[in-house]
Amino acid sequence: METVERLIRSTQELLWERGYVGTSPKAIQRAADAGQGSMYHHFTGKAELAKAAIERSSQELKSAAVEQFSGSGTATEKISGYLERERDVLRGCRIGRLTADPDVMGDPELRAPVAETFDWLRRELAGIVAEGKRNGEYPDSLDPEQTAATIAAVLQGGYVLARAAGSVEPFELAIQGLVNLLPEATK
Amino acid sequence: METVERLIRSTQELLWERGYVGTSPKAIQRAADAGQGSMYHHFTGKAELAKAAIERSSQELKSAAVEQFSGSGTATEKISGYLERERDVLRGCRIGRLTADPDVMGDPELRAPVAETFDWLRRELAGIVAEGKRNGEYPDSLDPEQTAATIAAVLQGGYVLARAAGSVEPFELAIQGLVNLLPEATK
DNA sequence: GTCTATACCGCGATAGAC
DNA sequence: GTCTATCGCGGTATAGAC
Repeated sequence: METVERLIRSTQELLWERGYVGTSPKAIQRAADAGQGSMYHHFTGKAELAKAAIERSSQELKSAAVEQFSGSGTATEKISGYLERERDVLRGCRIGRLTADPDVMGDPELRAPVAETFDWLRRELAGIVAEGKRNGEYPDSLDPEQTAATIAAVLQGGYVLARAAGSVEPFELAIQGLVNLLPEATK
Repeated sequence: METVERLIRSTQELLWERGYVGTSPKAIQRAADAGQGSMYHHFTGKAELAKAAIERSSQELKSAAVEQFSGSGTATEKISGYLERERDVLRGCRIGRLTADPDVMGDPELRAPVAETFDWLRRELAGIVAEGKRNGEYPDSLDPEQTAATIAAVLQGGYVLARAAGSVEPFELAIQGLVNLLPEATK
């Protein structure tokens, strides 16, 4: 694999695990098996590399979601399929994690892909809910934007609970709890 | 205020804003208006001080929750009261934030109060849901542990979405979405 | 209890050789 | 493109004076 690619992927991993503040250029070089000079030849510094890594993670997250959303099935099937798909729960969300990092949120270049990812996700989910309403699967009273935000939040919050507990259990409880609250889930 | 107290409170603030990795002893001293020697006289180092700060934040979080839970009202009233109470949404959760910090999660002394806080919260919420079932407010099919995890997750995830967007809006959407999904919410 | 001095190390980046 | 040398700074802690 090329050096640039290794640098980006190593940065993705380190940002996921340790965040921006906790990730040093030296650690990235070690993980990517690249030298100091090499890294600074391809990127102006830590921030630019992080930007590339975050944008890559964002793309990957969206691709994985699209795969779940684009199949056939009812809205509830799509939503629960997305929620229940296999995940590395205890590692949490690569993008959501960054919202805790003041250096990321304070830099417009780094923040933008984070904001955009969740905007996109909520719009997608709202579209699925709206489609469910048109189908008659969901009652008219259900608000797509609210419900979409709730779904995305349960996922992000589920990671937090799981990491706190050191166990996937709370995550799975939270997901199942939400699925069971969705209209017609027990039909 | 005494030096120890100022040190603990300053550490709480900094952990909230910047996390464990992002918080230096020097920054704590500055915020607490205490000298180097003073800090190391009262605490063995950063870790011990962080432990005190985390335990304090945990107590405060629980006290605030107890206040919401102990009043009278239906289960849904208690839950939505808790969810909708005034919060510093864009700052996020002082305790939940720490789950992103590998140095916190890797140290049993620091991790314990984080784990315990969410265990406690989920038990409290599950108790309220169970009470709602006994009252006939909620159907027998509702699982208290699942629902409790969902409620806690929406809160934690709501913070993530809000911080990502730089706006409280997604938080409020997620909360309202959940409240509207709770059984009988529209009764 | 609080102060200043000191120490060691790693961070983040730059410079210039190869 | 990649390497090594070097730089200034701040993190984290210890030592000993007051």
